[in-house]
Amino acid sequence: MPHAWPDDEAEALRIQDALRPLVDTVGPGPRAPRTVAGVDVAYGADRPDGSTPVAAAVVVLDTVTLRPVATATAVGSTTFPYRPGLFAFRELPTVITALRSLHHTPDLLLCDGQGLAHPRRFGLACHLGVLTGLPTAGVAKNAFVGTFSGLGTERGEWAPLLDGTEVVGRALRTRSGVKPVFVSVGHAIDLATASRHVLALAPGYRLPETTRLADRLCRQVLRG
DNA sequence: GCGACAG
DNA sequence: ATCTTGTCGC
Repeated sequence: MPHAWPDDEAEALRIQDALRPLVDTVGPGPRAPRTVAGVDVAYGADRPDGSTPVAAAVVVLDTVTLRPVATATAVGSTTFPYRPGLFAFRELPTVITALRSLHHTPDLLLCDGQGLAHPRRFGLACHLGVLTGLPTAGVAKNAFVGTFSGLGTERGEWAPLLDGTEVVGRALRTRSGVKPVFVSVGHAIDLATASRHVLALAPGYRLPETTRLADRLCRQVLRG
């Protein structure tokens, strides 16, 4: 029942409304995860029939060595169009397929996109968390909702992402002098803990190693 | 009404 | 997301 994929926008909105109450925004989640997985999707050129080729990748990293210990991929196609706010319905079906073939359960899942920093507080990371039951967090390259101010320039500094008076996430500086990433809770973890893990996973580049490796892998799969 | 809008 | 090499700057 919960694993239904919508055919239209109205149905997608109803599914988000039904699943949103299932999100655990308290956590606290894994304090010292042994493994963290990155999830990403790549798209090919639209086909004549209107569908789009999709490749999903999951890369599990050892948090100490930051080296991959397991990977999983899946290929498929989407007919659901890209709509800000309904992003998950375009990506998750293929992601779920990839996760089913992953014979390793990571302590945390990091998604490319938002969690609670979403107009209806149910971004991609929340959706994936509810469907899998695993702790998840969103790491986005751009803010979707919310604003921040007074963010310091040094690595490790952060500012709350506010939507009105509500804290929906954090702008986190992973590299000094470089645009921050936007972290938000997905499921079964708290914001501070998620942010701490994201920073630790991004010792050298703006994006955490999890998403960098997942990004590289899904693009590679899309070709081969 | 107009523009903005995760990937 | 994707189309895409070299290049300007610290």
